[in-house]
Amino acid sequence: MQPASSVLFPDLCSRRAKVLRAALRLFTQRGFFNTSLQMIVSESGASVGFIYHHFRDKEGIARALYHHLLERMNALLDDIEAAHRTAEERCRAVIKLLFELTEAEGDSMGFIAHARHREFLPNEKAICSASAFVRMRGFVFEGIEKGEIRPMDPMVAAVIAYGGAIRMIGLRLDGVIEQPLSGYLEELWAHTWQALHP
Amino acid sequence: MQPASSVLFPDLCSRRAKVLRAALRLFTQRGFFNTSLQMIVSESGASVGFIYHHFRDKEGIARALYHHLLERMNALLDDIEAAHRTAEERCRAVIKLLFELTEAEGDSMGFIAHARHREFLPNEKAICSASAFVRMRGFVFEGIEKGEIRPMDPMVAAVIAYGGAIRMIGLRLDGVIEQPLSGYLEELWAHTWQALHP
DNA sequence: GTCTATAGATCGATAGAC
DNA sequence: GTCTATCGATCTATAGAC
Repeated sequence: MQPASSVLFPDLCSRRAKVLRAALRLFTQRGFFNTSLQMIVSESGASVGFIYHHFRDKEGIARALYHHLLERMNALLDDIEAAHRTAEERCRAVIKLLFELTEAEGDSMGFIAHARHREFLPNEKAICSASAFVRMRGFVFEGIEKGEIRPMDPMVAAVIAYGGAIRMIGLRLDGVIEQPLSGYLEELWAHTWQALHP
Repeated sequence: MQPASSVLFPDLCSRRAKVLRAALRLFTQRGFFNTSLQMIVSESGASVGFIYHHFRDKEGIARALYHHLLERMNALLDDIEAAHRTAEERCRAVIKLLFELTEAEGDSMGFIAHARHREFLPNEKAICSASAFVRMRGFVFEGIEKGEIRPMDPMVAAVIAYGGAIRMIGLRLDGVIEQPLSGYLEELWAHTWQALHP
C-alpha cells in the first residue's frame, strides 16, 4: 500500500494520477501481462473510455509511468548533486535515497529497478541507459577524475559503488531480506567505500 | 546464438532439448508473454501435440527450463566448492563462472538472473531464494565464521561480494557494457575484496 | 470528454484420427 | 506417442450514444 503522500507521486487526486497509481501497483505486483485493462478500471475507478482517451493504449499507461518516475528520479538526483560535493557523499546519498524509496514506495522502486521494461515497452531504451542511471554512474566517474576514488575502470567502480545496494533492494523487494534497508546503510557503505577510496 | 556444445545444456539432440532451447531463446529475447506456442513450434520443429504431451502446458516449458538450469548451476557450484577451500577463492570462482556463462550462454544467464519468474511461474519461489543462490551466499557466510572475511552482517557481505558482478552481468546482457566480461574480472574482484578482507 | 457495449484478433489448450 | 484442425476463452481497442 502506497502512503498517503509520496515523493514520487506528488499528485494524488486527479483521475489521471489514480489510474497511474492503480496501474503501477498492478504492474509491479502481478506484472504487465497479467494485468488486464479491466483490472485497472476496477482499481482506479476510471472508465475504459477515459483511459483510452488519455493514454492511447495499455502500453501508453506503462510509458507514462516510466517517464514520470524517471523524471522524478532525475529531480531527486538534482537535489543530491546540489547538496553534496564529493563522490563519496553523493554516492552515499543516492543509496540512502534508494533505500528510503524502497521502503516507502516499493511499487515504484519495483517498477523502476526490477521490471523488464523491454518486454512491454519495446521502443524504450533499457532502463540502465536512462538518464537517471547515467547520472548515478557520472558521480562515480567524476570521483575517479578528481582522485576521490582510486584509479580503476570507471564501469568497474560504478558497479562496485551501487551493485551491492541495488542487489539489496532486489532482495528486499523479493522478501528475502526481512528488515528495513535503512538499518544496513551505514555498514554497507562503510565497507563498500573500502573498495573505492584512494 | 547458443554455441554447439554447452555447459548448461549438455543434451543438444533430443526433441525435448530442442524445444527447451528454442523456448529459452524466445523467452529470454522476447519475454514469456510475447512468445506464443506457435513460435516455439516453428523454432523447435516439434509439433503442438508433442509439446503438450511432454510439458502439459506453456508454463510447464518455463518450469522445466527453470529447474533444469538451477540444477546445472548447483552442479557447477559443487565443482567450485570441491576445487577451492577459502571464501575468497570460492567467491572469485563463482564470479568467473558467471562471467563465462554470460558470454557463452547469454540466453541461459538472462533467464536465470534477469527474468521475472514470478510473473509466469506463480508457484515457484523467487529465484534468489533458490538453492543455487543460497549456496553462493553460504560461501560468504562461512568465510565470515572462519575469519576470512572481516566481521559484518552476513547479508551485507554477500551483496558486496556478488552485487557488483551481478550488476555487471545485467549491464552486459542489456548491451550497456560492450566488452566481454572476462576483461573486468581481475580488477573487479581485486577491489571488491578490499571491502571484505579482514 | 466520458461512457457502455461489442467487435475483432490472438492464443492456449484439446479432441480425435493415426 | 504424435499430429492437425479447431474450439472456447480472454483481452485490447473501438464505435457510437450522450
